[in-house]
Amino acid sequence: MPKQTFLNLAEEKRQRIIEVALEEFASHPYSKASLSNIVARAGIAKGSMYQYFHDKKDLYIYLLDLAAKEKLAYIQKGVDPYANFFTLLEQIILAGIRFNLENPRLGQVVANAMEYKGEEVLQEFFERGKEMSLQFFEGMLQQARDRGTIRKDLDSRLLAYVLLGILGSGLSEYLLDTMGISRREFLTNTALGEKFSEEDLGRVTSKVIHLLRNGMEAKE
Amino acid sequence: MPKQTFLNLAEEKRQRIIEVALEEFASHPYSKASLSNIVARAGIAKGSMYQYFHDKKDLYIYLLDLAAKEKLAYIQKGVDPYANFFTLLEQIILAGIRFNLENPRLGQVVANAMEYKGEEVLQEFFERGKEMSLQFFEGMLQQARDRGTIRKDLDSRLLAYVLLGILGSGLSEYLLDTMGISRREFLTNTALGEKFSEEDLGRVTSKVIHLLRNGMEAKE
DNA sequence: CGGTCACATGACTCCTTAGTCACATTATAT
DNA sequence: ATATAATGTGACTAAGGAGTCATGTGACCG
Repeated sequence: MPKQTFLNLAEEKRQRIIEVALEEFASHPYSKASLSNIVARAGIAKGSMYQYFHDKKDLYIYLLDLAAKEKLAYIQKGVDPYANFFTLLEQIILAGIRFNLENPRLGQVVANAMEYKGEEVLQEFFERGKEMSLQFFEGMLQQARDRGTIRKDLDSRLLAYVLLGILGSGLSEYLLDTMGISRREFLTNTALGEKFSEEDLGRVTSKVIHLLRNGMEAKE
Repeated sequence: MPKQTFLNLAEEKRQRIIEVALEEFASHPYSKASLSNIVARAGIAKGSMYQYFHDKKDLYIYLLDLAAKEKLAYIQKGVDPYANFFTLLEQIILAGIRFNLENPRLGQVVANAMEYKGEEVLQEFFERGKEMSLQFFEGMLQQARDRGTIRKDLDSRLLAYVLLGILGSGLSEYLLDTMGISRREFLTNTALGEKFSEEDLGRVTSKVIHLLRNGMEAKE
């Protein structure tokens, strides 16, 4: 939790700090992200940072929490929770990648948290977040199974892992790849996400849904 | 490339260094992995390490290369390259997770390399490796498409990303999860992989194949 | 025995990091 | 105007990192 001081800050300043810090954590692994670097780029003193946050971990968790909440809100906004399973899943996937393209830093911070191994300080925290995502998908899958939308013999936990893997960053990576954009460019040049049209995203999403729905096998 | 000195080393000593270094790199992100730590645990002097390798990156790349080659060889050994697509894929998946369970450190080092973002020094190297894996799957997929095993309308590049995501570490994570083993335990206690029977692995693999083949949708 | 070469060593340099603290500045309230 | 509280500051500490180097050890060869 950030200290009260940070919350009292002028909107503009607070936002600047968040921006700069996000950029740092999006483009470096936690242990390599540098507070000295952040304060320099944000134009504030090192000591000030410690008036705002207890320590590096506190700052990071604040940002991660922020990013996760924004992404979640974004997805919920673009989704009809009463739609049938595949429609819902399609909307989730579409909103997920759109969010990542519109908010490269936020998206990257969340994606990193899902994948980073070996950051001992944060292990516990990451696991909680991952478990929450898994359970979300599991719930969705079980409901769809009860309703007969998907096959009964599917292992919903395993599927949740698969979905999370695809959603996590696989898809966004694929998209950047098709456009020949490196992640490095993507994080520094925020406007690059606009290269993707809504049709691009829709097409990719529907391919994924089609795959998940029908599988790969050619049926004669 | 390691220096000649390293290759001249007594087998036993060389192996010990490799073991210790692998453990360090498997359980810490590259930037946090510590040479001082490695040499201390391997019982050699810091200076000696620099008689063996040019620098940290050199050591890491040597290990990653080793791990990747071993995994590849392991998979090739357990696979019939003339089998049909789904059989081949099943064998690859099975061998892949078996390798990860039998060689936790090696498997983890490879998996980390696939996912780590923001390690600027290694970006280029990682991308080469990832691209190779993608192309391997793409080739496989295109061949299957030509033979009519899988549908023509599938995007093989996209599918390659999906497969890589599943293979990469998703499945091994799922397996550890089902047994309630944390990655941390798994990396320190090498024998833990034996908890999984060949049947466990076979069952999970066939579930994945079934999913990829037929999709999730309930067909009446 | 002496000399040469390969390998071993750990104290050392230099750098960067997270985090601190005594002090300066500004805002608020009386 | 004065007092009190809230913010801001950057030089500083301590710890740890990668990488170096002068010196030591031992093996082999003549």
